[in-house]
Amino acid sequence: MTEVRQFVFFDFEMLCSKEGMSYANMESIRLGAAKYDIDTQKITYFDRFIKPKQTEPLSIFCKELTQISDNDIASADSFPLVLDDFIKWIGNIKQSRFFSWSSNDISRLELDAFSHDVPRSKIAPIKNRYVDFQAIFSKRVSKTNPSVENALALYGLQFEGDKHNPMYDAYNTLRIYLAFSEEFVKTDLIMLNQFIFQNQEVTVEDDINGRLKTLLKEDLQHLFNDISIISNIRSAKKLLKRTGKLVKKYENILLNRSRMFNEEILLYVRLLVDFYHNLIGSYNKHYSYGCKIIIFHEHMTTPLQQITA
DNA sequence: ATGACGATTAACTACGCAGG
DNA sequence: CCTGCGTAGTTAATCGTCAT
Repeated sequence: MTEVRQFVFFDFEMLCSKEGMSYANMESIRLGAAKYDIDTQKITYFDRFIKPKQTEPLSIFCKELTQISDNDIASADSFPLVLDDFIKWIGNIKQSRFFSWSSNDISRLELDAFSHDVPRSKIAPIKNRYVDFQAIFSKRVSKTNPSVENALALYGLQFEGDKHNPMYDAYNTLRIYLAFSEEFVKTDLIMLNQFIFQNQEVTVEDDINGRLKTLLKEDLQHLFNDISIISNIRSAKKLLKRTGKLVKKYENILLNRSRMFNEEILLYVRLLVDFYHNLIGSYNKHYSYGCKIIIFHEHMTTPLQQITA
């Protein structure tokens, strides 16, 4: 495994219209990117218009949204040329990680490469090192998919540069990434407020571990309320679903990025996750045997139930 | 075996929020 | 403006049970 030395954030602007357009026809018209060197922390930029196959003038809607003119793309290079320049600009692909905000952009890259007969091997190295950072961010921090602007706002940051300019979109996505991966306490606080505390915002000054413990106890109590050691397979499935939701709610605590969670809370969440996995195993076993009744072993339930006691 | 009844599932709808 | 995706709430179809 080669070492990762740089992060490449990229974004496409594409054809679009007020009347709507099938995704296949939304050819890319501009590619922007921001490259972050991990060692030097230096950022370099890429911004190129792309001439689409389709020669119709841009829709008013598209011009207003992207601030791109017919002339910009008429005088631009075609997709394969821009892609080549992009790859040249990237430099060492094997030492790069690629990110975009939503999976839209990687699909676009693949689709346009395909329609221009660019060999799969050319974009494969990018795809293999690519992650949808919006998906990561919503799983680990914000719960729902926010816009770039709203994700920045969670960290108290503002969008810099022009919106719908893909170079700036990419740059601002990078800024989210840097905040996400450097500001551990903020990241965990946002996560707590998004996933767990919802309307009653929490700050570092609060007794977070104490409040977590209370909430976790409540949730577990609720979970076990109508569950007995022996129950039918249906209510077991319900339990499975509800437990899964609880796991999603609390699992990011285990990352303990900020180190703000104490051993007790970490243990509780670990027990919850363990219970969930045991539950899945037990459920599948019973289900495959065609059992109508499921019996939970004590070693499965007692550790968690002791918390609520 | 049949039909009534409640429970459970799926399918559909509506909404909000992303993307261009 | 449109599409896409995920969630939540509703409805409709299906299933299981039980009494007849």
